[in-house]
Amino acid sequence: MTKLQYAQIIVDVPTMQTNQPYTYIVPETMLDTVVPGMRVDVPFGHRHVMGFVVGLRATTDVDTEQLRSITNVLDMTPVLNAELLSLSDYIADETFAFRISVMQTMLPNALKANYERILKIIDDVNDDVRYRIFKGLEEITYRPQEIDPTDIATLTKLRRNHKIDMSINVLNRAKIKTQLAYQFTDDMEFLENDYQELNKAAKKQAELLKFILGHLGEIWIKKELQEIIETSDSTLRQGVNKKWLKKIQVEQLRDPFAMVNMPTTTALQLNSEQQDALDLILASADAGQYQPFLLEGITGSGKTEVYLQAAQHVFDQGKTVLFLVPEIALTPQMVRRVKSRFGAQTAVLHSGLSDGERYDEWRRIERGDVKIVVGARSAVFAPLDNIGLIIVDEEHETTYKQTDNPRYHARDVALWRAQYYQIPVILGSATPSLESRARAQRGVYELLRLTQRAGGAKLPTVEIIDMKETLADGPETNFSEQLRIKLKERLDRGEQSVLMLNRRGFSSFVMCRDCGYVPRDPNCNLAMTLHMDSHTLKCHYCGHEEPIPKICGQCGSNRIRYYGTGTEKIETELKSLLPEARVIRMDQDTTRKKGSMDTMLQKFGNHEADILLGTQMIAKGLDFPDVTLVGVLNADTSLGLPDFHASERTFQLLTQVSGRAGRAKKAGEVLVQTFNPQHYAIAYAKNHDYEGFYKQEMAVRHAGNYAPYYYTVQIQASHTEKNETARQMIQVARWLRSRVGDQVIILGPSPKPIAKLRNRYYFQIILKFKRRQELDILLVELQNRAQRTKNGLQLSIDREPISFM
DNA sequence: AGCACGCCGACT
DNA sequence: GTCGGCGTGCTC
Repeated sequence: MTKLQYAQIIVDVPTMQTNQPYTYIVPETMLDTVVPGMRVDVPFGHRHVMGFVVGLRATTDVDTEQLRSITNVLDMTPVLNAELLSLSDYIADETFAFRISVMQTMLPNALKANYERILKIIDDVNDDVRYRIFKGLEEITYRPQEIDPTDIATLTKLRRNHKIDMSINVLNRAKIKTQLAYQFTDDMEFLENDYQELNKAAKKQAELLKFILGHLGEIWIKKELQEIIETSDSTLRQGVNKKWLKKIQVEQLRDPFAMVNMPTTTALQLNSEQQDALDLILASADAGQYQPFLLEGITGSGKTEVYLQAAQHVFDQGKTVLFLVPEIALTPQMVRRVKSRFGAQTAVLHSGLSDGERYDEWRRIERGDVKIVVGARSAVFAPLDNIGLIIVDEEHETTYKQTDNPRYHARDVALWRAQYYQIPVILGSATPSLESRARAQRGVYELLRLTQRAGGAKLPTVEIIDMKETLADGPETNFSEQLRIKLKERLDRGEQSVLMLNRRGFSSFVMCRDCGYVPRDPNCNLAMTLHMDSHTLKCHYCGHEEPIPKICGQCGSNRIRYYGTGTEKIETELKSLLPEARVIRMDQDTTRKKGSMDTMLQKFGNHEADILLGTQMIAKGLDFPDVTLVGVLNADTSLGLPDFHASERTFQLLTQVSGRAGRAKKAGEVLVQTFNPQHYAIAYAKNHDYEGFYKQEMAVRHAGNYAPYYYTVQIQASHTEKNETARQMIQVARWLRSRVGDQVIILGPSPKPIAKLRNRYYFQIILKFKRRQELDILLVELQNRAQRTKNGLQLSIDREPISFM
């Protein structure tokens, strides 16, 4: 057989020009060890970098003169298996990202390379350099942050004159924690022989020997061994000398979940809807088919139980499960349920893990010690093989989309992996994304609906309060009379309330306080964003700009103004309205500290407060039986999002937060304060009518040429000079227009609302189109051109952006 | 990314 | 003359 002596390697240099495999010679000594998916240390130019082996070849087209050899192998086993390597390729293409960045993203931080720079004196240098900078040593590690800038200049000069040399070492950060253990020999004859000859006085040694005879060839951790047979260190040393056993280091896992004895639970009885859904999922699992299911179930309909029983079935087939949740911190109850059902075979990947702990969990998964992985977005790359089922809970959540490079969507990655393994995927939600629901309509996904609440609990009644009326005859307030009365009622009855201040889309816009009118731009019919710097309203899609109106375009009122309030202000107002109420305020400020959110929720759960006031972070997953009132202070802000998702986000938020009321026996009530009581997103939310909302919203999207009827791509660029950004983006738009037909809608360029950030000016172009392929080719070309022409423009492309701000 | 190469203005 | 500014291009 011809030896595969050439390795294709992706190097750790994230640029467009190096975004391709380089060929290296695999040295004779490594021929048996180097495997695709391993990290290696390779010379690249005048330094050393880390790289990933992505393939092995017997021949190469590259001029053999140019070829260099792999210096070092950094892993014993591949860190990326064939599946994940191929997935990295797909994601790189899909997100216009560098392959190396994707591979880094897929792995725990501990596997990122660290580079160590070594400075070495190779010729005469003066005493100041030799003794002060090099401290009398021949070589030192170079840490630019710790060295005076003038010294850096000196060193640079010395280097240029070849007085000193700098080399770069690739360091492997992944440190495996080990502990001392002993491996017993399995040579029974030898041991028995020694036993006979043992001095009668050596009681301890005899005891040890007997134990070893009972456990031939086994590995025992020193601490555990000493707990069972009380041997001293010196007895063990004797044993090692006599070759009965030998010292070894075994891997020790840092266990962040030394589990506080979790009660185990068993499967619950399913109702007929749940059973039907489960049966269909299991049928496709048994058939070994790729099949996405959209599980559309109202809040409290028992989606989780369906997930858990489907998972159990897959375990019984000897396969593993990947379970994605929007955010671990916001779904503690869900995680607890999984853990209490599946115990120690669960791995939970959450943001609170240190790099070391995350790496340990990653290895536990990779070694196959884990059957189910629960985690947020990045957990979609869990190194499970033999996956039998993937669950994406709350599939509509935008946290599944990464907002920086690589801008992957965990839901799409989940679908890709499911296709690879030919298995079912469950996308669960009470309010599916329009995109997913539409796919179910077209039969791409199979739609499963759960319409009844478990235990026969009733959905809460939702009442819409028209804030225009509240404000018509009183001072400006954030609390309608109805809400004040209901809050007082709960207080008197000793029940709890949740108040949500909707900060989604808090970016400023203007709204008429008399009729609820929000100025929209004439081209896109989207809410325009307020720019205080230029005193204008702008549309972020097409760049349309107009002065801030003095009077309302709809009713002529002069009470049209900036809209928005903070939680602190609300808290103050609440305290003056209900001085006796104990209030917990939860927002970005008060939950920034790790664990503070847990503490607050615990306090609320223990009835140490009457009212929980928070931003939309309180809308998810919380389940408090004594909460009988949910108040939404301002439903409108998310309607004012400068984004075609505005109605969808509003409907989802209202539905989700309503689900917080009346989770148990007590009936729940929801009050929604709004200036737009007639808006369909609010009206359908009131009636808990997802399907109704879906139909109307689809019509709106169709009329406006938006997703899911059209693909959307955002091209974002920045430059240090404002005019230069604008000028170049106009060129980009012109270039695109010249290359595509008129079926492609090109909007912009328009300045971003936060036009200046870190001394750069941002502009964006939005593309809407129906045929992906031709656009993809253009977009790749655009990115290449942007990189090649060194003009200071930084350009990035975002497919299906979740925000246009 | 990092670094060399190379072409221009201002200095020991 | 040469030192050093940074525009351009390459790394298997």
